[in-house]
Amino acid sequence: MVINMGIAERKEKEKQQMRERILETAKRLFIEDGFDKVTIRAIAERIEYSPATIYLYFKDKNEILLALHAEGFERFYKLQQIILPIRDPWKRLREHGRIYISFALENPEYYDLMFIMRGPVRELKAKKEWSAGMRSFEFLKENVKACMDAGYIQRTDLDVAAFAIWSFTHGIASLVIRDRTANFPERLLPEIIEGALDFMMRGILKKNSK
Amino acid sequence: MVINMGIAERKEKEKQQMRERILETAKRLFIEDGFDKVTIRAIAERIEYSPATIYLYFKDKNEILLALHAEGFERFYKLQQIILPIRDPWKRLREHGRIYISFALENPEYYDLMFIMRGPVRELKAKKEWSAGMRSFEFLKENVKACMDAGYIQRTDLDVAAFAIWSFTHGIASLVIRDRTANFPERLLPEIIEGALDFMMRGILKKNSK
Amino acid sequence: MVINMGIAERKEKEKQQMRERILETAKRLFIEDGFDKVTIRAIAERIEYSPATIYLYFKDKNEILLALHAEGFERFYKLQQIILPIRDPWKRLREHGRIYISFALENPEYYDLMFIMRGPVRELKAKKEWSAGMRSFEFLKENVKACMDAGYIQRTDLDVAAFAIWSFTHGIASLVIRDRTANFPERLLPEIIEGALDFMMRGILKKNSK
Amino acid sequence: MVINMGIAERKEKEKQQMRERILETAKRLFIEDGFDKVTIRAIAERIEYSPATIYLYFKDKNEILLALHAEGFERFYKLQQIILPIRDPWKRLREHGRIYISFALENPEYYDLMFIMRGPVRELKAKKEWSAGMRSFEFLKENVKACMDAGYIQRTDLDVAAFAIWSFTHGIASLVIRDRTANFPERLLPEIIEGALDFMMRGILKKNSK
DNA sequence: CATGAATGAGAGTTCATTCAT
DNA sequence: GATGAATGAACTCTCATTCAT
Repeated sequence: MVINMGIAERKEKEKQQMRERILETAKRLFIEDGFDKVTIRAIAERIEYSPATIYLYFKDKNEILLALHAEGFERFYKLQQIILPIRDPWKRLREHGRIYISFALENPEYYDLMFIMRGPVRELKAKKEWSAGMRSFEFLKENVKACMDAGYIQRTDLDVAAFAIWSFTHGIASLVIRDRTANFPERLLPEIIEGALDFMMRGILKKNSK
Repeated sequence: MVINMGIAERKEKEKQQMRERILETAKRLFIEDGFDKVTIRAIAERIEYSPATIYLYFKDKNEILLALHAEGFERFYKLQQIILPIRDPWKRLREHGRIYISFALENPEYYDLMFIMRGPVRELKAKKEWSAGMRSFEFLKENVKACMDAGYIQRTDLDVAAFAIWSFTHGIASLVIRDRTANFPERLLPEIIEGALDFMMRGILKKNSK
Repeated sequence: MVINMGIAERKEKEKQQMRERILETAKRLFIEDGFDKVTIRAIAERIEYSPATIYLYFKDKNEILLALHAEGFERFYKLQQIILPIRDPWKRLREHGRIYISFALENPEYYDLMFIMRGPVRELKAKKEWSAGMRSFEFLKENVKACMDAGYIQRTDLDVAAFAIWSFTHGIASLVIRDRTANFPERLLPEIIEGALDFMMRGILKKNSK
Repeated sequence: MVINMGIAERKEKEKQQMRERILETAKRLFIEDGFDKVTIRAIAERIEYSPATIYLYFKDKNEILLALHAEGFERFYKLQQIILPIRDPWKRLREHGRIYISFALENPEYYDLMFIMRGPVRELKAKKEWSAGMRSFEFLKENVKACMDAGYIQRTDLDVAAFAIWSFTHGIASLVIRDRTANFPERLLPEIIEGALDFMMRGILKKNSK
């Protein structure tokens, strides 16, 4: 019995590993060649398995996308935690903004899937998996609330303020990711982004604070 | 002669109308079912013509997308002009923001094509048609500059400030269009958007102005 | 009545002219861009009429091909007549060979249609229009017979000898036209052809003649 | 292990057989209905598979044509080797001619593809695959040279003489294959061909030899 | 006489998915 | 557990042809 459990566990672990290999590959294709190139065949080819094998680990293509989606949110959430140690709410919020954008730009494929792409999300809403996104939004709200409590931000409806901030960072991220920044020379882009972030955050800061 | 002219004119008009029906249908499919579902066949089916007929009005699928793209920017640019009469730069800028978002939300298909979609833009960049987008950005910069000159906005790098504002409005628009606002009850959305816009604009306003 | 006849005649002439314009255009397309490019649309475009108009002058595309075919044979036959004045049968035959090849190389599109292409011929056989080809073959036979009678060529079955000669010239023509002469540098081709013709004709010549 | 090898081998063999079925079918369509009718769909229909299946065995349509082409030249070359044992150059050359024509008439699909068809050859030339054809031509030249050395054929430029002979046999083959022999009753055709071959070969033979 | 408008048929090709082995 | 083999459904696009005007 114990032995069987051991075997079962190992099997389970192997299964999990295979799933991850598939996801990893899907993600890479996604990054490198764009969404259209994420075909079952292409994934299969890269991991040197047959297309049919993929279906042993995922019900269909959509499930792969969904899993990627979930994984993306997981990473995103974890990454955000690194701001927790920052005591000062205002500094924490600024860092929150920075980290949001850097996640987006360093993981454009995830970000795209999570916040831009159309396809997979439809069914998510039904399946309430959007809750993953919600959790992050709540996290932001807490941060904003702390800033209000500490007098850094003018008291406003919390949802409104958080949505505004989110919109702003998302705006930057999605313009860059979807390549609408041709106006600027590429090499200047980082400092323009940095500057824009500063510009907005400074604005949010309450007039007479500090 | 006059009669012939009349006929020719009518024919021309009918041709134009057909083009627009096609574009309209493409737009609708686009927003309803996503880019992938914008197929020649689907368009043809909806307007109850054969696929081959489409090709009498457009060279190929890409031309349809390009036409939509161009038309979108045209409308967008024209719409923006209505803020010109507003004298006060600050009020003008606020209105600019409002109008930007309302264009996006009222013409989500166009907006998506213009500022979010990936596909068709690639070739556009090469073809300098992105200049249409540039023109609008320049327009925004002028507006921002006027605000700085009038002391409404802290003097900052113009590109940076304009990019920040654009990012913000684009962020709102694209979150809504790509359906990432499930956190909020749909009926509250308009006032949340309005509130967020206010919140940000108030922020941008120079501390000691007014 | 007389007047009507005049009008009818003129109409007929105009109709004929239009047919020829179409044929001419078809031929040109044929030469310039190859068989595949001979589409009704392409023809129509070049003569600046609508595709539908073509059908007022020809029943269908095949009829155009057939007409071209006939025209080709007509020209071919006429061209061959220029050897008639040559008295000496042997010299006449040699010239026959030369003229055959030069027709082929100077009118490759016709030649191809007449002697190589597959498509249009099927129905020709049924319609006995191949008689045009036959007539030319008979002409060759007469020439060969004269050579035999004059002792230039060993007496053999006339059909056999004529077929052999025809095969030879056709072989050269079709290898060149269908581009199987890559072995030879292009500039040498003319003299190789000339040489081959000489080589074969000299061969045919009866051993002890002259 | 042995068993697996057996299975692998069998699979490989089956795969090869399928490829050959496809090629065979393509060939047949080709000769029966002409090049235009060689469509992926038509092939699929005949072998009672779906069009998509074809693509499991060939990258695209062109690859099928290329494979046929290559196979054709391979067979052709091999077939020609059977004249090698013939010692006497003249007899060898005669046999060469006979074998050329019989290859053409027994494998009209291959012959057409190799020496008549227009389409696929274009790209071949670039890819040097025409070298296969060249090899055969060189083989002929050797044969002709031997005949000259042995005094059977008047000394002439080797290229010229070989080209002449090739043209002749090709002429016969292509007239027959492309169905321009309606002048003759079908049943007499074989002996006419045989006769023509004799007629020409006898001609080539040097006057005072033997 | 001429044609604008339309289309059915059909081409090559790709993909997610299934299923017997 | 893995897969080779197969396919239905789709895609974009082209062409010869028709017909009402």
